Amino acid sequence: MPTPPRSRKDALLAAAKTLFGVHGYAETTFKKIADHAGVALGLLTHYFGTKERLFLAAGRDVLHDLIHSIQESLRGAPSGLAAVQRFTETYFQFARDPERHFRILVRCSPFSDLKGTAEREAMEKDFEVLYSILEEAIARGVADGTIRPLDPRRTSRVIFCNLVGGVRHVLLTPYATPTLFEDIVHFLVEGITAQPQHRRP
Amino acid sequence: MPTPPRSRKDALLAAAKTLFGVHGYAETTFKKIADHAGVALGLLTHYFGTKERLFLAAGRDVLHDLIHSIQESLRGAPSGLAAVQRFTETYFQFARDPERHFRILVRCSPFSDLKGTAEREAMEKDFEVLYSILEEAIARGVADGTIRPLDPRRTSRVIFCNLVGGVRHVLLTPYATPTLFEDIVHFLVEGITAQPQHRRP
Amino acid sequence: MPTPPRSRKDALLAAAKTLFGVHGYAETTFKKIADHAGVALGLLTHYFGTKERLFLAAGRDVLHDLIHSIQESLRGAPSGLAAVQRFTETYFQFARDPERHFRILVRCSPFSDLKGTAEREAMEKDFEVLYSILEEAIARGVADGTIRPLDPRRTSRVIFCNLVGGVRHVLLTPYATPTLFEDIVHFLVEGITAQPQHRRP
Amino acid sequence: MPTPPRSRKDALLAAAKTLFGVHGYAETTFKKIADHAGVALGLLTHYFGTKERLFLAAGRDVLHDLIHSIQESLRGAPSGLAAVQRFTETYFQFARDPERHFRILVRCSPFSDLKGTAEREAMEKDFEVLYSILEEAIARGVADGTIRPLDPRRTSRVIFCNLVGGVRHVLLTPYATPTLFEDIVHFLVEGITAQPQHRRP
DNA sequence: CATGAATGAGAGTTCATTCAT
DNA sequence: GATGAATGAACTCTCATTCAT
Repeated sequence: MPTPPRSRKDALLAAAKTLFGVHGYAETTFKKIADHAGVALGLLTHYFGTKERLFLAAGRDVLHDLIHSIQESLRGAPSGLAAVQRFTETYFQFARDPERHFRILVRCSPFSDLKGTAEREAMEKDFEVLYSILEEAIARGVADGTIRPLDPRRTSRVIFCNLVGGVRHVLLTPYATPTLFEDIVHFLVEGITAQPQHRRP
Repeated sequence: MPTPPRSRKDALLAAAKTLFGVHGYAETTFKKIADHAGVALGLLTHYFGTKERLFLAAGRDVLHDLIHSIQESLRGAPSGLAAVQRFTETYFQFARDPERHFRILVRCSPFSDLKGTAEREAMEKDFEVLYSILEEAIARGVADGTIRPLDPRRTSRVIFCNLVGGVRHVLLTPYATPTLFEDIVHFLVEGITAQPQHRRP
Repeated sequence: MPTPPRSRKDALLAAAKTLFGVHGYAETTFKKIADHAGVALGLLTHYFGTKERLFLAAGRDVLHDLIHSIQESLRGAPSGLAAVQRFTETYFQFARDPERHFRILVRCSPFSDLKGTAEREAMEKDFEVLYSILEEAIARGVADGTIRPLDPRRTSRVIFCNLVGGVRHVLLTPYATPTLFEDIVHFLVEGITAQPQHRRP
Repeated sequence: MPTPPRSRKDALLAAAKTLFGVHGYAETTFKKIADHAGVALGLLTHYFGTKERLFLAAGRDVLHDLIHSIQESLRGAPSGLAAVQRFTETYFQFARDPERHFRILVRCSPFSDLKGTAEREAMEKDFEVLYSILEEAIARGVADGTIRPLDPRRTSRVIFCNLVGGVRHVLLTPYATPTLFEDIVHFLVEGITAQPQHRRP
């Protein structure tokens, strides 16, 4: 259970994560965030500067949590294939938990449109860490023989497309089936496993 | 080759597709659209009502084009598997073509936040057509033996996650590999094919 | 008698001249101007863009009126000396007339701090016209023998200092004597006249 | 050479003089002043109360320095005319020296708009001292025969207009000639001297 | 049909001032 | 005395929408 926000800065960041995630960037106003946090309007600028920077701070915070969760989850994985499976499962688990505020990462259009090059690049670097973790897990699996001889870089992107599409379906659309996350994990694992026993006689 | 816009209404719709797709919903103003179309500002309200309805009209127009393209492409497919492959290929091909304005479908947050229930439902119905086409192609493939005995509904969602994740990576992020679309098609086809010859000795 | 403002744009410009002149740049808000003009707030941006551009438009308008008044006044001056005298008298007369809104030219600090280089330069060019008119009148007086052989450029600046100091004293301070304008004109004319008769026996 | 600021109060006052002078009243914020002085924000209110009072304190400080400098300069003047000349020269010299922070006196609009009557009157009294010094020098010159029989009060105002216009031209506009200060002094001295020898044959 | 001037609510942001520490 | 987090009113500017022409 996360500890309740101590400082007003934390309260603002938490409110920002929630509201940006639920209503998107444009529909979330400073007033709504301050009211939701029960804190004065001016503190937003005081602590975070502009709206874009606040959005970025909130997004990066969640992203760092996600990276940390995945790293924890991968620790002690017995094989590359298991690592990949843990990666996808942890990703979806994280996305499901409302207290993790994953939705803000889904509302990502301001990331792409970000004016300040420096901040945009920082965000991109953070995301690249995530891609690298997955890529390395695949490479490990190829090396240890649990994963088919696939190109780790290209395969990591394909897998990430599944993750991105999955969370968008579940969080934003009415088209997701109840088992979508499990189906995707199963589909991915089956698709990369070295020797799919179940197809053998 | 699309014919050039004839009426001012068409010009406005075309400008809306372009600008919404490139700059997103919030950053695109009536003034910019009217200027881009070289047409009087007041005509936007006159023809389309509110901004949300304009966005919806533009989005649905593109969606109808996409559905039509896919239907054309699937006509005469020799098997269910081939139909699924054509579906994914046409989808990506459509997404790549700037003149098709696919990007507006990617900027979809206003769809989810749409106030008017009636219009939101209309849009949802349109999308469901797309899901159904894919679902039926899978069912056909399962029936004709070209596709493994998968659940058509659940599989269609998994495949769609790949498509959604693919176009977002290519159109919005710097993380896409050059071969991403082809890799996804290959991964999907391989993952659903009934008798994966290449894994047999 | 100036005709009453016809369009709302004119009403806004008139209100801007008055309020900027009376209360200065920083103390004059869009709301005050719009209220004073009895017109919607948004029209200010619609017609003039930013506050700085509005201030500039108001200032340049007054400056052009001043230049025009002085040019009218100088037409048919019998000598260079008379031209200089008319210049100073017209300048002060203009400054005295509340309907001329001269005070906005006195509140000139935003001119110096102007961000947009292009507009700042335009304003500077306008002022240079005024300096040139005075300079040429002096040169003419030196040529026709009514003015002492002074350097026209340097003398024009000295005279302008008298004008600037004069209007600031009268319009902004409690230190002006009732006859200040006349005293300055007298002092200037006497100081540049070729043969100061009154000092002769 | 002015001694470096000892106390934090002095540091704040020095920073205020600099920033108000360079950027004007409205553009200078408490935060900028505190940062420039390397001192806590809250001390500004603690020592000076409101922004207006701080501006006034800074302005009066400079004004007192100016008055003192002029009084020093006039001590031992051999004649009224010489006293007037020293007055103008010292005034311009003071205005030229960046360490004297004369520019804050030029940014005087808050003086005129000052809300607190008491403080406004105090400032006015300070300025009146300056006017009186000049007035008395003129009266002395008229009495000792070095200055023409001019009205001291009215003449002092005319001379002050020259000073005010001069410093504004040099400090705020691009129109000042390189010799403007000298030209003004020359013009003034010549204009009030009792027997302008050089015009006699 | 066509135009764009007109409206005003609401946005992000600034900043003097307060006050608990 | 010294600090800077906290406040919120007020600012400039934006923009969907209306409507007289």
